[in-house]
Amino acid sequence: MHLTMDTTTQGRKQGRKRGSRRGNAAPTIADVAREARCSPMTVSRVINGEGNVREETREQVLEAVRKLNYSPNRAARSLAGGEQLRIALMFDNPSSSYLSEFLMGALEEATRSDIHLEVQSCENAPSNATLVGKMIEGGITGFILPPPLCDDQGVLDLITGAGGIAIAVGPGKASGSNGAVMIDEYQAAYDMTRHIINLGHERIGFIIGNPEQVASGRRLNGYRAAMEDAGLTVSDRLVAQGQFTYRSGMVAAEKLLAVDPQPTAIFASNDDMAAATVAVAHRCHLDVPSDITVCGFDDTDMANSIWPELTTIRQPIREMTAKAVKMIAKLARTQRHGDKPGPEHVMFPYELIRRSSEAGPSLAKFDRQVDT
Amino acid sequence: MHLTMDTTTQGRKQGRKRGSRRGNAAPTIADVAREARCSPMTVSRVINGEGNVREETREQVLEAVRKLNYSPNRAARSLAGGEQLRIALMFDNPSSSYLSEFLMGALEEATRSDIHLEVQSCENAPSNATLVGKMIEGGITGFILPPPLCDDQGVLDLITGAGGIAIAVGPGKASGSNGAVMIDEYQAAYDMTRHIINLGHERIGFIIGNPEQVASGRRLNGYRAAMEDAGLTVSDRLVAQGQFTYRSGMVAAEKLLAVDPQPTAIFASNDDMAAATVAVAHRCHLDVPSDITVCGFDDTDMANSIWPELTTIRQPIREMTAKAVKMIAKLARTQRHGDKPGPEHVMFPYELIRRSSEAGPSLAKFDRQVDT
DNA sequence: ACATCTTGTGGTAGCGCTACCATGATGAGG
DNA sequence: CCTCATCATGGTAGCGCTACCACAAGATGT
Repeated sequence: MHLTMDTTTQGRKQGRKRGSRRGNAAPTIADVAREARCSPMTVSRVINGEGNVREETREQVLEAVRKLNYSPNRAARSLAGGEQLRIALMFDNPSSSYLSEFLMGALEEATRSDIHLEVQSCENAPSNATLVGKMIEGGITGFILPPPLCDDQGVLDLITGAGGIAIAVGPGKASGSNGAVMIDEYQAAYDMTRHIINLGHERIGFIIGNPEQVASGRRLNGYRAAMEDAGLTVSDRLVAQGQFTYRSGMVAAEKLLAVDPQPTAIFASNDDMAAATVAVAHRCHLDVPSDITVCGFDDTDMANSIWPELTTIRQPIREMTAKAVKMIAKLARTQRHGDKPGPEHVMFPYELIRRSSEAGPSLAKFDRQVDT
Repeated sequence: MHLTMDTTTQGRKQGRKRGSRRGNAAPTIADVAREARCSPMTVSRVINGEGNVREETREQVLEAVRKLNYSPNRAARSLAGGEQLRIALMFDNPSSSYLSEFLMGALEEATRSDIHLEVQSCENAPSNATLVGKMIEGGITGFILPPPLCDDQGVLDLITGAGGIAIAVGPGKASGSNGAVMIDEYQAAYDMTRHIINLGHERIGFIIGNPEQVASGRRLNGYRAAMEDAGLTVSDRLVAQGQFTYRSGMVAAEKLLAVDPQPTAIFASNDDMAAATVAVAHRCHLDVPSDITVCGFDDTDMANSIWPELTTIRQPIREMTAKAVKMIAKLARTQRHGDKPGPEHVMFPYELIRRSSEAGPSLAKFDRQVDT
């Protein structure tokens, strides 16, 4: 015993060696406590937004935090706090341009909050049910689901049913049981259609997305409504079914361009199909945009890597994903404290990006139209 | 003194409260030590690959680790180890399909090793020098540089000069001063050219990539060598300059297709330019692949999202990036121990992916050739 | 022969934080 | 006036790991 105590004392005297390696030792919770004239515990409470702290004290602590530019050490926090928050990003068929934005957003927020991110592909899983079950057992707290998984109510229910937290990113429609971050697909499609109409077009073709994704229907409805509001009739022949793939876009575009009189603009439900439409138009010796305007949706990489670059709708995917991570973190914390708040649905702003695939209808077209 | 000991004992008795929340308490280093009949310290040494451990002891520890399925707690590690390893991914003009693979690889490895990843764009920085300087001051230990940054010897020297660790991913040529993970660009281009020759083609056009990237030259050389080795002459008219962009690929393809006799195959230095070539060919009413074979390089998203899907060269970007992260982690550790090992260069295998943009030269083409 | 390295190992403190109790101080109820 | 809750705060012990020494045992130098 005596021996033990002696060495202890020795250790105390040495101490503080590693911290001094860096010139600017990062402030710790103790530094803040000293500055705010209270105990580290109180600081911890303030930082973690717990109750039972006098308003005055809270102010002092926050003041000290600001002054010292303190930020909590994540490693220490998760070490002391028991388990680490783990979030899985589940993919079904990742479009890589979507994915990279998605990952950037998640990554940024996750590293900021010291959350362990896991990337999980569903592609070769026997069934989503067993996969999700195993993951929750394995300690995953939250799931982030991009399209098309975000529309799969079965998966969503599975997760929440098993005690997990699910956030859908970009679903067509918000579900009541889980959180979601999304844009107003209907309104975005409406705006794009309206934009094309404003350019002077009247025969505007539309290529529908994969019918299994809820967003496809909403985009179609937006197009329909804008056309009708402008007093333009929506001929069935001007609406072609696609699947969100390039290939399906080619087929749909061929169908639309065979219609007589030809549409002077085509609005595809995503960029891949819009790119395919451009390719088909070119093969028919139609110039884009002088002969035909082509617009897309999503603003993926495809939109500005082809030529002409596509006018399209941009979603703030990065911000949306970051928000999703934040939401899970918050929910997990409140859940751990016993509360059970309802799901949050956050709507993000979209943006109509004008590029070089759009123009007013050409005179030549008008002439041809008159001829017919 | 006695008091201290008493409370300690009390603490011990209570202990293990949080751990028990999860049914399967994760094994700690102490558990392993007990199993291996040695001290936690020795276990730590074995796990971190330090020297001064008897071979026999090491075996025992590893055995125990395996048996208990132990994996070190990252939070504890970084808390105890002083500073956290921080790695920056620097981008200049990220092609998103490349990026997503890149991020996935880095992310996986980083979360596995509890490394803090930071994504840093150079696009709107005043100068790379000041940016890098600030980042190293800010505590970034390692930098991962994808193309085109990986070829910028200035940036590389800047980082190593300031005491940082730089790993180039996919540079054209390995630099002596820093680590690199790469594929054999020359050999890959050689193989692809050889592959096209084996299909029966003789007039094979080539589109060069951005001349500022070293890889462009190596790919060109691979093409040249394969042509010459096959006894085919490389006409200057069959080689067009591109910039790695879709747009530049269109211009180059137009130039190549104007050559008489027309090439029966075009090998573009990346997929974007290959996609552009397909588009131009279609506009000229050439079918791909029956009239003309088009091959790309990189196997980005573009390669299999257009139609026909491109035959291309696939780099294991994900594995390469993961390796880069590992290399930095290892270097940082040895550096911290005072050693200064030389830079490591790892060559990864590439793969020639055959898709539907390739075929033997058509008879029609042969006829036309005979006519001339 | 003894001083001085080297090697393999163990002991302990403490990284920065939070969970859990203990403690005063206040107010409510008997 | 004395309980007994309720609040605001402090004290302390770890979370799991590594840095740093201590130390025994053998190898080496003079």
